Amino acid sequence: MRYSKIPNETIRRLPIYLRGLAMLDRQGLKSVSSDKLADFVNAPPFLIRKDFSYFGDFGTRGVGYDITNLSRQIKKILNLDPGHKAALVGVGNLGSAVLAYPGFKIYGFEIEAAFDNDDAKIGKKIGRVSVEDISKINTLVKRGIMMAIIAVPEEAAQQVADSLVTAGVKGILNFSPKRIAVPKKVKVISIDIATDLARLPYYIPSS
Amino acid sequence: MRYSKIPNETIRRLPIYLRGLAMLDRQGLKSVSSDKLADFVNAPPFLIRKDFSYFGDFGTRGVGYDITNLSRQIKKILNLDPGHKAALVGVGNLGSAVLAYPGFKIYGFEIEAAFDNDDAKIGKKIGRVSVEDISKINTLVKRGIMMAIIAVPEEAAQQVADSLVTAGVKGILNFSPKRIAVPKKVKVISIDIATDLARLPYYIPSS
DNA sequence: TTATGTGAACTATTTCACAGCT
DNA sequence: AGCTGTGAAATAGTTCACATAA
Repeated sequence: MRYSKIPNETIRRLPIYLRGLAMLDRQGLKSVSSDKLADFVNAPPFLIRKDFSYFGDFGTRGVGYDITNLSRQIKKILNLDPGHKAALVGVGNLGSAVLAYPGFKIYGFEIEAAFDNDDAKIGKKIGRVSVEDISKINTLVKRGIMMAIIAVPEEAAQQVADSLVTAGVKGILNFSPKRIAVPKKVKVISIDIATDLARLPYYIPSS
Repeated sequence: MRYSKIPNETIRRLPIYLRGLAMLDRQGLKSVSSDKLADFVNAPPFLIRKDFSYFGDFGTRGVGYDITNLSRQIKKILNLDPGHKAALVGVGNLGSAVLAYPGFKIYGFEIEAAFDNDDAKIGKKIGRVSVEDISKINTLVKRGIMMAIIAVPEEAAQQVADSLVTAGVKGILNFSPKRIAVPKKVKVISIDIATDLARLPYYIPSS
């Protein structure tokens, strides 16, 4: 670590780089230049190089970056230990989509538990996990699960967040459009598909 | 428009402000101060004021912002005409979640069409829309639909994007983890839930 | 009083250009 | 020759403090 401060934007891009590297790896490549990687991640080459330079010298001048090594380094930076576990709360359409989402694999984590409050869903097996009653959330940390995904209706989001915090969860990915309040030590990342769609018309000429 | 250049970040926040205003409106309030609104949107009061100031004087000193008027102004800025229409491509779990998502309403658009390539789904009515064969995408612009949401598997994303561009769609919200290539005049906003989840461990101490 | 609107200072991030390895 | 790594310059975005208006 050669710089004291790493931009948040750099951290935001690292998973995207990792995804690009996974694609290149699947194509059988061993190493890649920042120019080539740029085509896959929508960031200019010098930004890619700068981003990596915050953490060390990962490349070889005249050659590029070794894909396997670079991937490993990024995973280490992001704290993506193999077998990182996450839980899902809310097994509706969105939750089911999350459970079925193939994109998590390359980041080395698995959704290990799913919760819902609907008796019709509890006990059902979806993919590898069985849906548990939402009251079982307090067993999470005991099971080594520190992250959770909230995919419940807006009205229930805060209550679920409270349960997760009480259970000791340290990070939350929130899909509900409601801002949820948590203690500062808990990190929340929110995604609201509607707010993203809502700025699209701004960029569309006239209409 | 008093400033020549409006920050992209400001545009990104406008839909969030709109959402906060909708909540306050539901609570029956008529006007709101930047301090109060700040509690709802996770942005500091002075940033809220600065953001609005790029577009005009929307508030009243000593009083605050009229909720109805401010909402209307933001919608105008974002080009959210009432009855803005969007199409959905891919009616799997994720697509179904999008169709059922209640959060679009406040932005004044509706999902007016849905497409899939699965015969078992085509013809089915989900909510207000009937699923159409994906080959019907070329009718979109004729029907006044300029925006589309891609919720298909990664492998199909680029092909769907090509069809949408050919059909004349001007904005795309892309849920697949694949970067899609489109002409510059078409705006793409991408959401990959895995990349967001992947940076959560970075912010979680030790573990 | 109260709360907006904003220039100026500050901080963060991106871009450039090129020195330095392999 | 090719491609990384990085200071320095440029740009973008945030924060502050306060003049200004209701």
